[in-house]
Amino acid sequence: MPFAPVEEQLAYLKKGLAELIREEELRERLTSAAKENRPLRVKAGFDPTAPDLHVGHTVLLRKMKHFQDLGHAVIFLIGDMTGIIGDPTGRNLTRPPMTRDEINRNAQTYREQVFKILDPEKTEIRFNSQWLEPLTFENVVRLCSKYTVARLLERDDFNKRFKEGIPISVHELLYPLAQGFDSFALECDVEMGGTDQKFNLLVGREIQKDYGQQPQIIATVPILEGLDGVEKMSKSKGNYIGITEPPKVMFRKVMQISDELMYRYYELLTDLQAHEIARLRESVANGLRDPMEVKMDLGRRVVSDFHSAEDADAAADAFNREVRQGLEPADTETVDLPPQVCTEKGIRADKLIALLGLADSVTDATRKLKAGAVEINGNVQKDLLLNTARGTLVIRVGKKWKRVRVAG
RNA sequence: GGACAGGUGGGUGAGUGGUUAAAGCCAACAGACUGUAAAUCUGUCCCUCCUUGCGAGGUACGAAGGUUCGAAUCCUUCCCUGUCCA
Repeated sequence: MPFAPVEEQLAYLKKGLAELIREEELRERLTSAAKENRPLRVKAGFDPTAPDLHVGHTVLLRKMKHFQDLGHAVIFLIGDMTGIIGDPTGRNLTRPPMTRDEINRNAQTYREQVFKILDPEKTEIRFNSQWLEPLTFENVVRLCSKYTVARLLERDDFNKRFKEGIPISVHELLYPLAQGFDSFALECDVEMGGTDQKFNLLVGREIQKDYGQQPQIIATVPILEGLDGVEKMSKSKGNYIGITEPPKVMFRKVMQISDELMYRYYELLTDLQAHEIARLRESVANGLRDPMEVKMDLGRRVVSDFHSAEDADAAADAFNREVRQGLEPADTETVDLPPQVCTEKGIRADKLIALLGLADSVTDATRKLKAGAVEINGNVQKDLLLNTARGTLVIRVGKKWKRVRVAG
């Protein structure tokens, strides 16, 4: 298939990138690719331990898709070997090695998730254990000899930890080297990642050069802030929107972000052009548009991307009902009254709430009752004992609802 | 191998023998306010039990022992981390 003109491709690819190292090289590479009629090999690596993708990951996936749109080959690399090192960004030093089964399971989950965005026909899924596992100790030593400790310590994470006296284990230093070796093994033309990956990506260039390959071009995408608008989106921080989450949950999470943050989400999670987003911002500032409506539109777009337009509408309706009007959700779960909460004096509301999962523990349930956070059939329930129980109890604790069938 | 400094609740970080289940801050959860949020204010924030009380009991300050009427706080050993010296 013939490629689009180089400048056109370049413009398409550059949009929304945080950084491109180096543009001139990409231009040359695109030119020679067109001449040889071969697609560029574009890699991005993913951690095998976290197969639950969130919308933050999709910023990268969207960009990978753009390469596919232009006819290039995208390699979705699962770092099953580097995964045993763990991401040096955190403090967790070692992770237990994963079994082949777990890795395969996670890989399958990845497939289900990433193909919501990527084109399966144009995506190669690879595992880096394929070439890292057969390396002998000698190979590893040789690989290590190509880089110096001082240069590894230039990396921001390491540098900071080193200065602050937070432990760095030796194997963590191997992470960037291994990742660089991946680029060599896969003969990558381009490697993509978040801006926080810049260091690792650059190491790849050096390694490739040392092994006699043309250094890869590096394209980084901005890191999406989490729901709090401060920290980067991550599952462990709990400030994420998972791409497999139900429409309602997704929608609600979008509505939860600050008005300011929503423009950032528009920028990174939708195909809206920069000038369109600027216009939105302006009309909100002028009072022409209601910020909530604008945010609800964003919610619909996000839900539509991972579910469907119908799901998006339903989620918006549910939001109006449940959050704005505070009504009971249509899909409240109904359960039978657990017998162990019944006493001669009545039903123990505290135990019931804990058992239903509406509170973390019985103690927590007691606190919530006393705080007036519990509503049963529309009335605030402060007493631990519930004596008038008949029919169905509609219980609300904060945002959580549950219906309980009482026998007899 | 040696010297020194450390390891506290989800995160930070106080606390050096007794009103310390452990300050403050952050996060989280609830309530108020908001026709989304944010912001703000208030309360809560280890578990179990009931007679729901400023109740009773059980766990908890790297691990295991010990001293003591009483230990996160003192002692011993061990584990882990950092700094400096080799």
